[in-house]
Amino acid sequence: MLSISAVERDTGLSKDVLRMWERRYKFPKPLRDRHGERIYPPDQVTKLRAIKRLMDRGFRPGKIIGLPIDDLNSLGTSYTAHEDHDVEIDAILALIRNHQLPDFRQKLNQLLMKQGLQRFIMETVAPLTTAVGEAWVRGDFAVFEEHIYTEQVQSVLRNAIAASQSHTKPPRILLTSFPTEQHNLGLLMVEALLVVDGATCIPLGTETPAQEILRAVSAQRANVVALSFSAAFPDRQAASGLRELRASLPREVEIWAGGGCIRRLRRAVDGVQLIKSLDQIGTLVAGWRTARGIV
Amino acid sequence: MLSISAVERDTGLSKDVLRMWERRYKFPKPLRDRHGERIYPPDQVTKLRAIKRLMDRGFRPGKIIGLPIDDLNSLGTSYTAHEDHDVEIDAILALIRNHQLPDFRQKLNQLLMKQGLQRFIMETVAPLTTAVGEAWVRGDFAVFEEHIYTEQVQSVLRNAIAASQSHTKPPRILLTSFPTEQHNLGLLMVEALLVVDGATCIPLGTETPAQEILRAVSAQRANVVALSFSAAFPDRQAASGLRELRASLPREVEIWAGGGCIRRLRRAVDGVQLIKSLDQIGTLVAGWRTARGIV
DNA sequence: AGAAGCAAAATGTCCTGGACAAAATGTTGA
DNA sequence: TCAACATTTTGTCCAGGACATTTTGCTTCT
Repeated sequence: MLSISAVERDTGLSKDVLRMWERRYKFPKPLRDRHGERIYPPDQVTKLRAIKRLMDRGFRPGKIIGLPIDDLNSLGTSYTAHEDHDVEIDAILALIRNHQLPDFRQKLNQLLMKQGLQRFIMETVAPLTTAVGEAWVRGDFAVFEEHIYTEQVQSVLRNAIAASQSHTKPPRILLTSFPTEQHNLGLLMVEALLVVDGATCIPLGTETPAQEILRAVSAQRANVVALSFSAAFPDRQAASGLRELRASLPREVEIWAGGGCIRRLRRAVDGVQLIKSLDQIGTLVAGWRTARGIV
Repeated sequence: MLSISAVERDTGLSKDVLRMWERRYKFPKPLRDRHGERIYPPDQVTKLRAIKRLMDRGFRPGKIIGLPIDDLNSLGTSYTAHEDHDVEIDAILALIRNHQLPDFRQKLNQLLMKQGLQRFIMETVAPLTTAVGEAWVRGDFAVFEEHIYTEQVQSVLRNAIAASQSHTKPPRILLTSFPTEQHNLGLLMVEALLVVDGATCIPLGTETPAQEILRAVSAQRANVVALSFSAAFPDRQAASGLRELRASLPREVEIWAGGGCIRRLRRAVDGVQLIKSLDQIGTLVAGWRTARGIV
């Protein structure tokens, strides 16, 4: 049984939205504790998570909020049933689910060696992370299992990055996310891809306030600010945050924005490069260099 | 000029708190746009940030909200005047302050090689992290500089950990923190020290709910749960959280708790090992093993 | 003096229900 | 086909009241 703020944390739906849905759609329908405050039973929270997940892919709440949980899940899976249902990916997921930690770590390192860092990111880490997110929403993955996954992948990626960054050239790229955006893996994947291209990365970790980004750009003489947004990040906050940042940053500093949230943005943001696929990163770096006559 | 949600993002103060302060303390006093919605001038946002920073350090809003911005800043600086200046530490801090990122990274690696992982943690990373925290409170360190510091140290530590964990023995130790406790470096330092002692670490990252800790313990067959608390964590929450966890965890699973918050706890918590200094970790591991006749 | 218990003050979170801004969708006309 | 406009859907903001929780200050007991 969770309080409204716990549900906000757990689902990413703001308190205002939770109350508004209750008013408009009659769901969720939390019980009340003895002080009249909302308390949400676990099954309703699960359904809320499923709804949020579908909304992150473009479904609209009014259309799906009335459906039973099973329909929501099948909607999610049918929607994502990629033609390339990778056997390899499933096998790796099973390692975590069966709690074979050393095997999992070894498998990751083995794939890294076999594929090289770039393909490892594109073909293994990215789809694996998506799969973990989906399994988590369906309830097939426990929170702690997702934590373990994140830690292990983080470890492998950070090692690979450190090993690859011997020689760096321009552009100098500042990597971070806006406040409330805590997902680190996306940032690490981008950093790895950039390091492969020989760019100079200045990772700031997650959740840097806009003003601090400005200060960091000038202190570190960055040429580019790269921002990561998970699918759970609210579109509007992303768009308005990017516009504000663009307005206050010198014109010659580029802004690159990527991640699940960006992928579903319809309209472009003026003066901001929206990255809809990890493929683009190499092209962007190359483009930046040729535009300035740098080899 | 920022909207209320932009200010929430930038300062970390919730909308409810912003409105409540306006009602109670007459600050902030945002203007209104033509729709009657609050818009905050930059100087008020700056002051809000200063207040938030002092609150994180233990000041209470009612006492400081009326002060002019200059007083707030000097309050921050006067609060921590330290004496025991380690020359080496200061020199390293200067590298970050002067934005010499490659030099800083190199210095860390050099010290790691010279001192070995264990002494590197105890004599370099721990005091450095404390110094950074203090400089940040004084305002001598920008938020983004602290972010850069954290990222770099994290990178070095994770590499060292990965390199050291070739073969591991019992005990199996689960590493994490309670929800709202986001500081990762403490956890990493502990993991590094444990790896040096050959223990098997299962890092869960930060912010694992109590129930998930239970599930993780049983899934991973952990012998010990190690929890980290930064100095900013409220004492009571720590104590009550530890008691609850102790009550719901099997007796044979030990709980070890450490960090700034634990260091100032007066009373012991029944059945919980309080770690007041990083020195103790080696002893604890050795003690666990001898008690069970493991070499 | 120090600890423990308790009352008062300070502070944050939650509530309701109305208003309306912003985005998405549908419709019409060129 | 596209653009302009109307309509519907959805989310955010507002006000001001209530009260839970935490901190502080006071009193009493050891």
